[in-house]
Amino acid sequence: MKYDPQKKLNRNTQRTLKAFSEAMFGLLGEKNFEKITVNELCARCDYPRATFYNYFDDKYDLVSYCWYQLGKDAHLDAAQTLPTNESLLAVFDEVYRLFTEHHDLLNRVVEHNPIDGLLINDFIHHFNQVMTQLFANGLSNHQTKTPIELMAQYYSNTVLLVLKWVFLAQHNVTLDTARSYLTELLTKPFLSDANN
Amino acid sequence: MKYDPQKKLNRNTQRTLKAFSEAMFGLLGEKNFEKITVNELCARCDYPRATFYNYFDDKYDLVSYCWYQLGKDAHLDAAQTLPTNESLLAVFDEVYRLFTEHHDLLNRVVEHNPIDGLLINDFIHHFNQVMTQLFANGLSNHQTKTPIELMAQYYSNTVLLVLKWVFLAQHNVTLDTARSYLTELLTKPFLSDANN
DNA sequence: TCAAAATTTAGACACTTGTAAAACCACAAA
DNA sequence: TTTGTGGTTTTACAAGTGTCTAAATTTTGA
Repeated sequence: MKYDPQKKLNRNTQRTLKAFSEAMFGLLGEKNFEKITVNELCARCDYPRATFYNYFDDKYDLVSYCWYQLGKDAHLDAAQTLPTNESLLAVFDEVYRLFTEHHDLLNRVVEHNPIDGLLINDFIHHFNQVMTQLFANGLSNHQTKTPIELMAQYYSNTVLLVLKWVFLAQHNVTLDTARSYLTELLTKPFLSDANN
Repeated sequence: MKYDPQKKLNRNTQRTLKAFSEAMFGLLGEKNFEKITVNELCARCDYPRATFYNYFDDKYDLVSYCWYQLGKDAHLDAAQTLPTNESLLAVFDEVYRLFTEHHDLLNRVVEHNPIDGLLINDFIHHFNQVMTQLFANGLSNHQTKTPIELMAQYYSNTVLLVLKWVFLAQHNVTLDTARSYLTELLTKPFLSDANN
C-alpha cells in the first residue's frame, strides 16, 4: 500500500480506495483471483489504469488492503489479557463472528478459488499476522522455554486452522463444535503411546 | 506439472527437468523469486521458451517441482506408526535433517525472499501437504471428537511452525532445543488462568 | 479570485506471459 | 529406404504488466 489506511485520508482518496476494493470484492465472488486483471478492476469501477497504480503496487497489494478492510471491525481486545483460556477463546469467538458476518462472500470466494491457492493462503496469512501480533503482546510477560514469538505464532496458527476448516473448507460447524475442536487440539497432551 | 515425476521418464525428459530445476535452484539463491522470469530460466539452462511451457505451466509449477525434488529423499515412514510421541518426533527429526542438509540453499533463498512471501509460503505449504497426508494415514484408526483430517493438519502445522522458525526465520537452534519447543507447544495444556 | 502546488489521467513504452501453428528432428516399423 | 509418429523448437501473436512523461485537472493558500 502506498497510502497508510490508518492515517487520515481526504475524501477523494477514500472514495477511490473504496471503489477499487469494492471492485475487487465483486470480482472475487465471480472468478478466480489469478484471472482478474488490473484492466478489469479499472473497468469495473471506472478509474483509469494509472490511478490504480497510483494507489496500489499491484493486485496483490489491493487484495491485502481488502483483507485489512474486512478485518478492521473485529474487536480483538481480549487478546491483550492473555494468557487465559477465556481470552484466547474470546478472540476465537470474535473472529468466528467476523467470518460468519461475511459468510456469503467467503462462500463465493471459495467457489472460484482453490482452498490452498495463493488467494486463500493470503487471506489466512493476513489474519495470522494480526493475531500473532496481538498474542505476542498478550504473552509478553509470560515466561517459557519456548520463545514468546513462537508461542504467539502457535496459538494464532491453531486458531486459524480451525477457522479455515470451518469457513473455507466449508465444514460449517457451529461455534460450540468449533470451540470444542480448538480446545481439544490445544489441550490434547501429546499423542499417548498407550493409545488405541 | 504436465509430467508425473513418479512415472518412469525417458532420459531426455529427465535431463530437461533436471536442467530447469537446477536453473531455478541457482536463481533462487541469487535473486527474489518474483523477479525471476521464464526467459531467464531458459537462458540459464539454454532451452527455448516453448520447451519450458512444454514441461511446466509456469514458474510456480516449476518451483513446486523443485520442492518435490528436494523433499523426495526424506524417509518419513515413521509417520505410519502414529499416534505416538516417538513417531511424531521421528518425523520431526527427519525433516530437521533434510533441512539441515540443504542449509545453505535455504539460507541463500531466505536472503533474497521475504519470510512471509509467496515463495517461502509455498515451500512450507508443500511440506505441509506431504506431512498432513502422512499423519492423516497414521491417525486413521484413531478416534477423537475432532476430525482426523483436522488433527493431521494440526500436527503438520505445528511441526512445520517450529522448523520454519529454526531454518527460515533463521534462529538456528540445535535439534534438541527445537525438539523441546515442539514438545512444549504440543503438551502445554492450554493457557492456565492461574498463570503469571 | 487567481496562481502555484499537488494529484490525477492519457498515452506510450519495453517487457513478460501463455498459446498456437507450422517447421523440424529422431527414431521406429514397414 | 521410406514413411509415420511423437516430441521439440521456431516463430509469431494477443494480451497483460508496471513505468514514465506530459498534459489536464483539482486543491490550496495568499
